[in-house]
Amino acid sequence: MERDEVDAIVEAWQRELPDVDLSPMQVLSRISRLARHLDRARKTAFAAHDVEPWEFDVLSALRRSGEPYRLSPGRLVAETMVTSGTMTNRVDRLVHRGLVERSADPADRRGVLVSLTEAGRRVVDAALEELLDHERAILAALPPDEAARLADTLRTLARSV
Amino acid sequence: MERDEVDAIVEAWQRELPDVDLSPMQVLSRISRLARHLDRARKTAFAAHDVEPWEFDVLSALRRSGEPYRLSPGRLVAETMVTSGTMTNRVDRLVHRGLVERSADPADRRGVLVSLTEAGRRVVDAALEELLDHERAILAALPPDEAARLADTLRTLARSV
DNA sequence: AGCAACAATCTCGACATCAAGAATCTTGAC
DNA sequence: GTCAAGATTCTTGATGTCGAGATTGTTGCT
Repeated sequence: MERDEVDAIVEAWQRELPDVDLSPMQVLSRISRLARHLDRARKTAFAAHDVEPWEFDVLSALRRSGEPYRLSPGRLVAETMVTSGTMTNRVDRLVHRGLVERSADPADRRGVLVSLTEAGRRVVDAALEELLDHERAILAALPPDEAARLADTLRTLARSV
Repeated sequence: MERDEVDAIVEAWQRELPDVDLSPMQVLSRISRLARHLDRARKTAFAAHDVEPWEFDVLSALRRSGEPYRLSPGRLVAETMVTSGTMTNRVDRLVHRGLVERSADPADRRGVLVSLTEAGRRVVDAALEELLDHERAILAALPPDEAARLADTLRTLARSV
């Protein structure tokens, strides 16, 4: 098994702190660093369709919610793990690009509903396909049963955080 | 096995796009979301020692490089995956807090060397211990052999990105 | 009805990051 | 030795995020 960035980091720490158990880093630092690399790959994949990752996050939450592709800002906040201030800003910019629309919630006058436009739907579908193609290429490094096992282990870990 | 956030997302997509293979998400979305949760946990762990995650990133690169705890900005950029402009700003703020010092590189007049102060060393050592404690608690959800296997699989994946 | 607690969204200022380019210095080819 | 190409660090302006609080509306209690 070939060494990677994290092996080098852990070895360096071990040299400095021989008595400390650094094994958690082997898993958790690797997840963090991998995620950063995946962010970059995602950005590259989306660039082909002129979409920013933050745009995809919002559009995809709307898209997978199904017809009529309409959610409240609060719901979008929950789906995308950002704050409400950020979501206001994101929706503003997506409206400006014509990918979503804002409308009043008929059932709650405090409320707003954000819905995908036809252009937004086209963009998000194309971007998703591109993303999945790139992701499949990355995962080709793993035999299918190992990928499935990895998913299971990560699920267990996710519930522990 | 209990469902998590990602299972819900993949199910939603499957409802919308029954013919698309979404299995890559089971691994890669889970890694990304897990990483975001880990970032928050890290932030909480460091708060006890009045350290921000970005501060720890820089201080720990210096610390694990060993005596005399001194690296160039360029080297710090490579270790921490940020741009040079970001590193200039980070070092400025760490100097201001008294955790690192800047000095001229005697061998290259373009160059600068950043070194840990005694205060910086105390802070980073305490923060590391706290971080590892938290990380061990998270990983307690996994049997040791499964954690080791996870680390191996992630290493393979990292080389594929 | 009136009021207090709660909820949903937006506003605003501070902050950290990035990308591109400027300023300075080094190196190697001639 | 000179000069062009490259390396190193810093500067600057734009961007996106967060956190706290303001605004507006709802709900339940009396």
